[in-house]
Amino acid sequence: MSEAAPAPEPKSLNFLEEIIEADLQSGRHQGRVLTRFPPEPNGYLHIGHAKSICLNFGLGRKYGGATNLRFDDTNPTKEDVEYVDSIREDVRWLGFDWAGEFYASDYFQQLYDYAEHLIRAGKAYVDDQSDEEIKRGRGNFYTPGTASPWRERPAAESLDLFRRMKAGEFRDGERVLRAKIDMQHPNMNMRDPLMYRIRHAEHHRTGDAWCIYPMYDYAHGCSDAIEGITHSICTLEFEDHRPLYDWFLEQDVEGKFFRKPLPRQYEFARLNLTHTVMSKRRLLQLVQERIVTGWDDPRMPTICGLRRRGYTPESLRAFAEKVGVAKRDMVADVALLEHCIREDLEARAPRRMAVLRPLKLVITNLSDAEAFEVELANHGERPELGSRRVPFTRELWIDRDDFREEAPKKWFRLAPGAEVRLRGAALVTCTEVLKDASGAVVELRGTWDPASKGGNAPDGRKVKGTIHWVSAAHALDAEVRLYDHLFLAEDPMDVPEGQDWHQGVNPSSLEVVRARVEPSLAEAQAGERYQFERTGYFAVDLEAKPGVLIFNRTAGLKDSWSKIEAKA
RNA sequence: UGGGGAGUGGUCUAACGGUAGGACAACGGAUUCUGGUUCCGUCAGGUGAGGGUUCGAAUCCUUCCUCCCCAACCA
Repeated sequence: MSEAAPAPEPKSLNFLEEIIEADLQSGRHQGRVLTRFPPEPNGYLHIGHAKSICLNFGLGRKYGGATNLRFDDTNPTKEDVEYVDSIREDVRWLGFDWAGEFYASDYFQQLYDYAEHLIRAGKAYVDDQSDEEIKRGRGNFYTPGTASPWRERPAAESLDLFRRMKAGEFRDGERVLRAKIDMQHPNMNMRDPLMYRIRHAEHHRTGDAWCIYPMYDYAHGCSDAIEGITHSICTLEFEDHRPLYDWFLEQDVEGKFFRKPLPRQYEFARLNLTHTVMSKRRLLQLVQERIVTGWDDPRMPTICGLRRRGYTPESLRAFAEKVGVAKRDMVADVALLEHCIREDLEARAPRRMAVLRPLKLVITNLSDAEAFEVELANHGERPELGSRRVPFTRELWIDRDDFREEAPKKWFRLAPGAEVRLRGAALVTCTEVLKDASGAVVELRGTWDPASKGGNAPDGRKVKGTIHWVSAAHALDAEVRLYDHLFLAEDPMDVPEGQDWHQGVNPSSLEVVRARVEPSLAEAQAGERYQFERTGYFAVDLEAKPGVLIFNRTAGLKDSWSKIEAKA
């Protein structure tokens, strides 16, 4: 033991880690930790799922255990293989590997067998009531439920009926299998919940092998137990399903179906993000109503949307780590997410120059013959990332945002008579402003100081402003998609009386500009990420192809000038 | 009129009876050929409220308040 080493930071544990460590201490699961990520394959994963994925896989990894990917496919009418493929891809992209890939449907036979066992034990019965009657019989929060007339029917009769349900003798909705628990239970979930319903529907994996399908509450806990899951982690809304989760497993009194110790369910607060919606239903509406272009629209909080936007798996994992895990309802600030991607890309994204809103600047005292190339580092602080050569010529594009006809206070950029540095190239003074008939600025003229070639003034004069530029003759056209929050309000659901959340959509959540970018970007490949100096981080969109450059703004750089100006 | 949860700075999150800490945001300042980055600094008079126990309470007890979830043959 080295006593010289400083005491290791006692990294605090979240409540789940505390539970697991306590279980490890007590040897409850013989030192095993097995978690699972259990998506229903009925939609695309979003950043809330990413939190759950990082949590479950993170815990498995941290404690030397593992994590299963289990598709909760108990409802054939809503699920599809299309989704299982995308879910697999997203989990893998996030950087996780699952120990086993399972499906609740893998256990249909075992689930069925256990159901028969429960019927024989008098713990379940076939109910012939309609869904309306069942609903009525369940009572409500304030009044206890009443027993179904079929509740006390002999086990043999239920068994026969259940088998005939399985055999396909009845129509959808004609009968159900119910757990016999307690119709007066204060927890509605315990008032004889449904275990099976009839659905003559094609299942994406089992085809037409089954026409009865188990309900979530029955299937989920049993699946956990079958796989030997130790810690079954879900979100808060399942908290009052826990007694039912336990009930189903505890009915296996002789331990013939599940190995002990049984898994336990724990609940944490789901992720919410400011300026966006997260529910599958609302996300689907955004897609269907064409408010966004699809599930992978870069404005969507879906994993595929964030990926297309340019987010890295590392940044999403860092985000999940930073928001933490607890039991109080939470809304994370999207600024934290943006911080995470900036932090990641600041370190790794090669730098480039791109003029988003081009304005011509002609250097009147630079002849074509005097044009030159400058060598620019791909990353100021990381020389190992190399450099590239950029042509500097008489006619340049600069950003309109970098010119002001009337310079406000503290304005370091271009203005009539002002001198700025063109990054890495030269010092230039604006000498003339050309306008069209309407008075709009259409071109700038200026002169350069040949002694400043490379960007530094030989006399040591200070030039505070540095702007980016692109040689007009060499510039490449690019479509640049400037994304912003999808919703203006922090909480899109907090709308004034008489309005609905659709009206809160940010009308400028997407602005498309025709940009001019430096020639080194010619071969940019879909998925690559760059920092466009002074503007932001951009990723090449998946629709880009040779000769067609499309960039998505992942996140803007922090902009302290806009703050200075806002205050003035 | 039921049941289940939760309340710590603008936002997340720690503190497990012993000086309320961190991150993000915000705000100053230094450095800078990105108004970026980096660095340094400021920012809670107190943990929903009241009462109690204790030498000492965010942590224990108690009363109250507020918020969230639950009455699909969805998950």
